Amino acid sequence: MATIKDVAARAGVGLGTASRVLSGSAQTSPSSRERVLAAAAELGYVAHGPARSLRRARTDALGLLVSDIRNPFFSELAHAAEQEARAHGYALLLANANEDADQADDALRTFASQRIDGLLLSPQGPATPQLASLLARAVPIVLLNRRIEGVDLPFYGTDNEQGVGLVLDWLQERGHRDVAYVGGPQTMSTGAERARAYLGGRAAHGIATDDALVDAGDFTTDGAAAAMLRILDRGVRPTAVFGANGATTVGALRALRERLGADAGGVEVVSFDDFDWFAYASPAITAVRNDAAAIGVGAVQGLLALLRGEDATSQRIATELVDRAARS
Amino acid sequence: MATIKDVAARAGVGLGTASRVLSGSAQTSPSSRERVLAAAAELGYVAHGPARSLRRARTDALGLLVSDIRNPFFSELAHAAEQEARAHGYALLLANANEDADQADDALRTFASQRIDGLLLSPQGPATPQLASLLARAVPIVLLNRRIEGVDLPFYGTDNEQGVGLVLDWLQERGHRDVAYVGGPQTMSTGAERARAYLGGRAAHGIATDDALVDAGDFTTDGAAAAMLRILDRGVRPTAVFGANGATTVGALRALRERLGADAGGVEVVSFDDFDWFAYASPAITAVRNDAAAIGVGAVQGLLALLRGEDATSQRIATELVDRAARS
DNA sequence: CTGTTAGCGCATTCAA
DNA sequence: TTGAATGCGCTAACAG
Repeated sequence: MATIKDVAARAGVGLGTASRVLSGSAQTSPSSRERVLAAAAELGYVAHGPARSLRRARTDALGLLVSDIRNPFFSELAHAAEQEARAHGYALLLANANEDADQADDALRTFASQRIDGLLLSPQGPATPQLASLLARAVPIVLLNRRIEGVDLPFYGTDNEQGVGLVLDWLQERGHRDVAYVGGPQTMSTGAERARAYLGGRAAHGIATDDALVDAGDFTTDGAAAAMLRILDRGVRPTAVFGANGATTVGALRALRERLGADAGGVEVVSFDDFDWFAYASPAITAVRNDAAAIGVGAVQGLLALLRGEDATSQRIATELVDRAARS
Repeated sequence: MATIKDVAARAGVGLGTASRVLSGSAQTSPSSRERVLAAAAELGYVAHGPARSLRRARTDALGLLVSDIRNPFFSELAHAAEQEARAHGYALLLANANEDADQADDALRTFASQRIDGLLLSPQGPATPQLASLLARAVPIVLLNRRIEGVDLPFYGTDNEQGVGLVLDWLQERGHRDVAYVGGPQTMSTGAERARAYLGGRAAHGIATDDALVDAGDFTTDGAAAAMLRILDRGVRPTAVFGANGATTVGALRALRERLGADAGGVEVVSFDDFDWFAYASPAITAVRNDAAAIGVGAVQGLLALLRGEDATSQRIATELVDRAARS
């Protein structure tokens, strides 16, 4: 494997000159520049990242820790983040935490050892030891989608309040009064924020504030299906159901179809989080779409700002309502 | 930032002993072992990956290059691969090629510079310069899902022939004769293999071999929708449609619904590639499910075998049919 | 079992 | 502008 030493020898210049040319750090004469480049090309020279990292104390690598890349929100975010990172010369290390603090810590340990320059983190819950350690080492970190209590870091995520507002308006416009709400865990900032916005906004939108219509799962399909069944078992018969995230809506839909048939008994379904296939679902699902790509790009840009020593401003990305209500 | 030197000093041992303890490479006395570990813990020591990589000439990092992580097949595969890699002490570098040779090469260049120990590659087409370069440097590589012409590398992917066989059996059992086939590009091994298996198996399964029923898109939703419309425009009226991959089926479904109404005029749809939501689609979609997780795990295991100097055996992972046909 | 030494490949410093 | 020397943090070889 050709090293920079080989390149320098072949080009007939000193090691320093070769380095300066190849890393473009300082002025070099056109002649030596040309010869070094030629030699590098001939030898198929590729800079040794780890050696460079050791010397420069930076790796040009960012870490991305999500709960589960299979979640379309995260895969879309990861795609955008990777593109943006690579456009700026950064590689992306990926890890899945699977909503498990131990796995998250394991991944963070690996990231720390690999000496990533910065971290994009979708928090699983409260701060873990490894996260504290990274914080202590002043590794630049930005938060995705969820906040961490007691930790003040730049945040890039969905504007939950605005999104819920869109749903409330839509429900009102459609004339719904008895609306079931299947929420998520209050321990997650997303779950808490959406619940607060929805519950608080019902009255002003002509929606019943009956507690029997409200239940919560754990942001998984199964948990949400169970919550939906609990609501139906209370004997209430909503005309619309609002699922607080994508998986929750799917679970609610499954329960509705099981109980009320393939058309969900005419109940309208609206979701926070949109999946492409909602257009083809039966019944079709209206949804608030959060812009995962914009969040990913914004987060990387914020992280890069941090790396430059500037400060990053949190961003709440607005959502968009995709109205798929059947109209006669 | 504490280095191993600090740890050694604090523990009152030599540098070598500290290294031996922390990397577990050789025998050390219980007493020094204990003191080194204690010192490391007190100092919050984290091994410097790049320095270690420089010395050991390996990085404990694998590269994963896919066309698009947003594709559920790849995100599931990536999830499984990352878990498997991490279980074996490897980090995973992710890159998206977006079906673009330049982006693929760019990503491979980054991987090469980062000196990944091995590569999981979903090829975009023919071998590119950077791939040739990696091949020349003898970087262990395994192929995902698609083959590359003229390059013999361990392959981990779906058993297309078996999967198509499942679909043919299902079509026959359901009594379909006029079946439309929306395929993919012949230039991709997946597209070519599925087409060959299907077209060749029709006669034996009592399916019409009329060319008017066959068309192909480019494995995107839009391309497939256009192909489906072309078929319908020929005046044929199939009783079932077979989409050669997930996106293709979605496109075909979209076209069917546009032309024939929300129930697709009673046409049954069957797909190579299953999405969870197919159960909720209207009409419900029967599908052959390829086990992306098994492919990801198998590929990582194969790559690890290569890294150990053993050889890896290609695997064709069998698919499973998920029958969602409406039965009276 | 252990301490010391050398050197992985590179960017940067210091003289020239 | 350049060459030579230095050291980033670590592991492996070598002597003890």
